[in-house]
Amino acid sequence: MSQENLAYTPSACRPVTDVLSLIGDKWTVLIVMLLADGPRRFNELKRMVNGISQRMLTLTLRNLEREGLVNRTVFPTVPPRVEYELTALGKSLKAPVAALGQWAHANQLQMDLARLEFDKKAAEAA
Amino acid sequence: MSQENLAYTPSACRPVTDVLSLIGDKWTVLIVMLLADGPRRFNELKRMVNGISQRMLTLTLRNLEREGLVNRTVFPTVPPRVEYELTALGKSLKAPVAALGQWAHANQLQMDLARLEFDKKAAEAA
DNA sequence: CTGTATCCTCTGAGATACTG
DNA sequence: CAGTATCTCAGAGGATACAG
Repeated sequence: MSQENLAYTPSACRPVTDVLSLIGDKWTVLIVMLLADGPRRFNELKRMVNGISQRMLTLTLRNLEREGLVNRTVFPTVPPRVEYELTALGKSLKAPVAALGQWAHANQLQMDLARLEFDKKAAEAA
Repeated sequence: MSQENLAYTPSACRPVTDVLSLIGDKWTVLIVMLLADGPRRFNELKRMVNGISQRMLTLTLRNLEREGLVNRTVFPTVPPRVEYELTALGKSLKAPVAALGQWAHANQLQMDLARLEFDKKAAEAA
């Protein structure tokens, strides 16, 4: 990416902003990481992600499918069976997300301490 | 925000969601990238980020400061002058974010096409 | 089992006005 | 200049019920 100041206005930074608004929601990254191990069925995912509502799982999956990150396969059996799996594009997202994960893991403690310190000072000021 | 309610949280995944809830908002990444070049004053940032409100810039900067990614320095002059700059921790975030940015840039077209295709089929079905 | 359809709540975020 | 204080609104996300 360019280092020029003007390059980072919202319009010029649209790709990054777009991607962040895609994966920056509450569940998307979690689903992508779960699918990284292989195809999963709808309720299988629902059980794995404790706390997600049926609605949000559907919406998250639909959105990923829409962006071409996930393939949805319906098996016309009774009862119906639907499998979700990452596309090649979806799999390629694993690397940068993992990089972010490593950063997060490595610096979590520092951020926790900074937050405690900040809140402590804020409390003292009040 | 914490994700303590997750039943299944692979080690590579939990920190990511945490960090995404930090940087996944509308302006944070933009500000971090702007500060990557060096310290900036409040209104300087405001001018650079076209479209941000005073309130959101304040909130974004406060949050970054709270997490230890940004240092805030007040110069007791008249008129007041406040400079923001990345901490070492903040600077270390540049690399993984840039990785994500490169991925976004590299795959934007694919995602656009996938979206068009998806919407086209949805329209046909309706 | 895999979804849709509603309804409802709460938060993110813009606009505006005021202050040291 | 660098913020705070309110007000407001749209949309994200949860709960629940229904459907193929």
